[in-house]
Amino acid sequence: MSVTLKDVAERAGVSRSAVSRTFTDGASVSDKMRKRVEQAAQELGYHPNALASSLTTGRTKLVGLVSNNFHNPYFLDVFAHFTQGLQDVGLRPLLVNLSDETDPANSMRMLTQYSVDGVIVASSTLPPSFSIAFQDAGVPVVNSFGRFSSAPVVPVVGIDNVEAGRMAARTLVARGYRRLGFMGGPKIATSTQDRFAGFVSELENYSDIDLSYSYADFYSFSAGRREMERLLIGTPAEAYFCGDDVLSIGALSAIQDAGLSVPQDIGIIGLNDMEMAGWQNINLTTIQQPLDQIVRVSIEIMIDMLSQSQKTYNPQSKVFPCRVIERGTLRPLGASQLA
Amino acid sequence: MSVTLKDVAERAGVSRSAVSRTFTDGASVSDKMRKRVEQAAQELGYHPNALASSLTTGRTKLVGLVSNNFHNPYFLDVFAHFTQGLQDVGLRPLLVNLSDETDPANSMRMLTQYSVDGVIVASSTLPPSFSIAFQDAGVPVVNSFGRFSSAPVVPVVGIDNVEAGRMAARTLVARGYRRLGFMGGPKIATSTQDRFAGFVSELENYSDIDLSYSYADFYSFSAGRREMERLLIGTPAEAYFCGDDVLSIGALSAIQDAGLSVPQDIGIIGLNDMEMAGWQNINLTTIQQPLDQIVRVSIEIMIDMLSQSQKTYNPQSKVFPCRVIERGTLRPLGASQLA
DNA sequence: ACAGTTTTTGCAACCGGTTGCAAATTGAAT
DNA sequence: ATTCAATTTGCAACCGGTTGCAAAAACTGT
Repeated sequence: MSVTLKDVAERAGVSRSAVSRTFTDGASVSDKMRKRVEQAAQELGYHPNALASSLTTGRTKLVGLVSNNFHNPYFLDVFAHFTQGLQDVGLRPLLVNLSDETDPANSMRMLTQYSVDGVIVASSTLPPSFSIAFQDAGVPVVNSFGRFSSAPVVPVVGIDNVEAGRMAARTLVARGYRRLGFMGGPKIATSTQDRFAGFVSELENYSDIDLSYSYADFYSFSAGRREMERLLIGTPAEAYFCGDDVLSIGALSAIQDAGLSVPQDIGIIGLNDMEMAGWQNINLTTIQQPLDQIVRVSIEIMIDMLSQSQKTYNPQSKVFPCRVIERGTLRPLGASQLA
Repeated sequence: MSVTLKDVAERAGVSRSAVSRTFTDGASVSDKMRKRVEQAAQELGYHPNALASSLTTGRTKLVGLVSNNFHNPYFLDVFAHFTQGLQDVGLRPLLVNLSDETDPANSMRMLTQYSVDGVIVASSTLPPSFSIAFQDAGVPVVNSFGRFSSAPVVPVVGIDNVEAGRMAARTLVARGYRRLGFMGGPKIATSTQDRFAGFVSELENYSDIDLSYSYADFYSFSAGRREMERLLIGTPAEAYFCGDDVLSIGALSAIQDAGLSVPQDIGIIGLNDMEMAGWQNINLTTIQQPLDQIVRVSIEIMIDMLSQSQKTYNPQSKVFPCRVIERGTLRPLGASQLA
C-alpha cells in the first residue's frame, strides 16, 4: 500500500533510525546520510506517517475546533480564519459540530480518542462547562468568544462584552436616542448577559433614558425578526442594540415590512461586523469584533500551551477593543434628535 | 498520562488481547470476560486510542473535508450538513481550507500524512485536478457539487448544472421575459460553464429571445454587485440568471441602488437556495439544490467506497433534480408581459 | 601514527493497539 | 467418564514510527 520508513531504509541501505532522523528536525544526521535518505525517499514517494509518529512523540498536531454556531454566517468567517491560521502553523483542525449536543461527554470522548493536542472552543453560546470538561480531561483549551474574567478557568480570547454593551449605549445616547431597547440573543448566552449588563450600567449615567429589553431565542435571522415583530405590536423603542448582526438583520427586515424606516423611525446597532453587515443592501451600523486578532491570538495561546509540556499554564483572558462601524442604521452623530 | 490497554489488562488480570477484543466488535469474547474488562475499563476511565489502532487496522475514520469556498455563506450550510452527517456515521472531518492553494500537492501531502480514509471535495470552483490528484494517491474521493459526467473519473454528487441552466431559461421564458441575461460566476468554474451551456441550449428552442451574457470574478456579493453595476451602465436585460445566490444578492443590491425595482424593472433568478435567500428582506427566487440529499448521498458513497477494500470502485455521477423556489425576484407566471 | 573528543550510526525497546495461531477451556454427544 | 468439536484465551509478532544508549566513524591536536 503506502511506502514506509522501512522501505526507504532498505532502499538507501541504512538503518530505520537514520531515516527517521532525517525527517525529525533537530536530530543528528550527517549531510551525506541526509542526501542519501532524501534521495531514496524521493524515489519512493515517501512521506512520514504523522499518526504513527504521534504514538511515540505524544503529539498529533491535531486540534479540535468545536463550535455549535453552524447557522450564523459570522461563523463562516470564523472558520475561514481558524482553518487558515491553524494550517499556517502546521496544526490540523478536526471540526466538531456540537449543534445538538448538550453533554460534553460524547465530544470529549471522540476528541480524546483522536488524542488531539488541544481544543479550540469557538462559540459564545456554549456553556462554560464544555470548555471546562475538555480542560479537566487534561487537554489544553482556549475558548474564543468566551466570557471575559480576570481569573478565568480556561484561557479566553475575545472581547469584553460588558464594555461592548457600554459602547453600544454610549453610541445610541450620543446620537440623541432616548428610548432605548436591548434585544438580546438567547438569555443563557454569556455574551448576551454581559452585553446587557454593560448596556444597563452605562445608561445609569444618564437620567432621562427609558430602557426596555427582551431576548430572542437564538442568534439567528428568524429569531431576530420574530422578536422585532413582537416588539412592533407595542410601542417600540427609538433604537435597539441587538444581540448580534444576524439578529439585527432579522430585526431590520421586520421593521421594513412594518412600513417603518431605518434609521428615521427606528435605529439599530448590531455586533460582530460580519462580512454581510457591510453589504450595501444591509449596511448595518455595528460594533466590530476584531476577528483576525482574536483568531491569531487564540492560536498563539494554543501554541504556547502546547510548548509548555507542563500543564502549569496560567489561564488568562485576552480581550481586544471593539469599535463602532458607522453605516446606515443609526442616525448620524450631529443629526437633529427629534422627528 | 492517559490510561492504556495494558493498564486495563493488568487491572482486570487478563491479557491485552482480551481487552482489545472487548472493544473491537465482531471479536470473540465471552460474556464473563467482557463484563470483567468493561468493569476495569470503567474504573480507570479507559478509552481506546483511535490513532494507535489505526496503525494496524489501516483505518483512521478520518475524512478530509476540503473546500475553497470559505466566503460564500452557502458553504456554512454545506459544512453544517457534512460535519453533522459524518459524525453521525462515526467519521471525523479534518477540515482543509484550500482558499489560496493552486497546487494540490501540499494538501495531498498533509492528508496522506494523516492517513485519512477518504476525501470529500466540496466545491464547485476547484479544478477537477484536485479531486483527481487525491484519487491518484489511492484515497477514495467524492466530489460534491462537481461536474456531472456519465463516466466520471471521480464519483460526483450534485446537480446537473446543464439541466439547471435549462430550467432557469424555461422559468424566465415562461414568465414572459424576452431579453435575457446570463451573469455567471467565474468563467473557469465548471458549474458556471455548464449552467451557461444549458441556458443557451434551451433558448435555442425559442426564436424571439435576445441573450446577453457576462461573468463575475467570484461567487461573491461584491463581484455580483460590481458586475451588475457594469451591466446597468448599458442597456440591461429584462431578467438575469445569476451564477448563484450570493451573486444574485449582489446584483439585487446594485439594481436597488440604481433606483430600479425588482421584479418590475429587472428580474433575477439565483441558484442554491441558501438559507439567506429565504430571508424576507432578500426573498430571492432561486433554483434549489437539494443540499441534504447531496450531502447524504456523498457520505453514503464514501462509506461504500470505504467498505470495498478493493479499489475497484466504479465511479458514478449522482445528480438530483433541482426545483424552482418562487419568491419575489421574478414576476409571477400569469402576469402581463409588458410594462 | 596515536590517543582523546565529538559526531554519526545502528541496535533494540517502546508507543498503544490488533490479530493469526495454537493452547486451553467449555460444551455436546456418546 | 471419554471423545470430539466449538469457543475462548494468551502468546508473540506486527503496524510505522521514535529514541536512549553504546559502538563506530570522523575529526582534533600533537
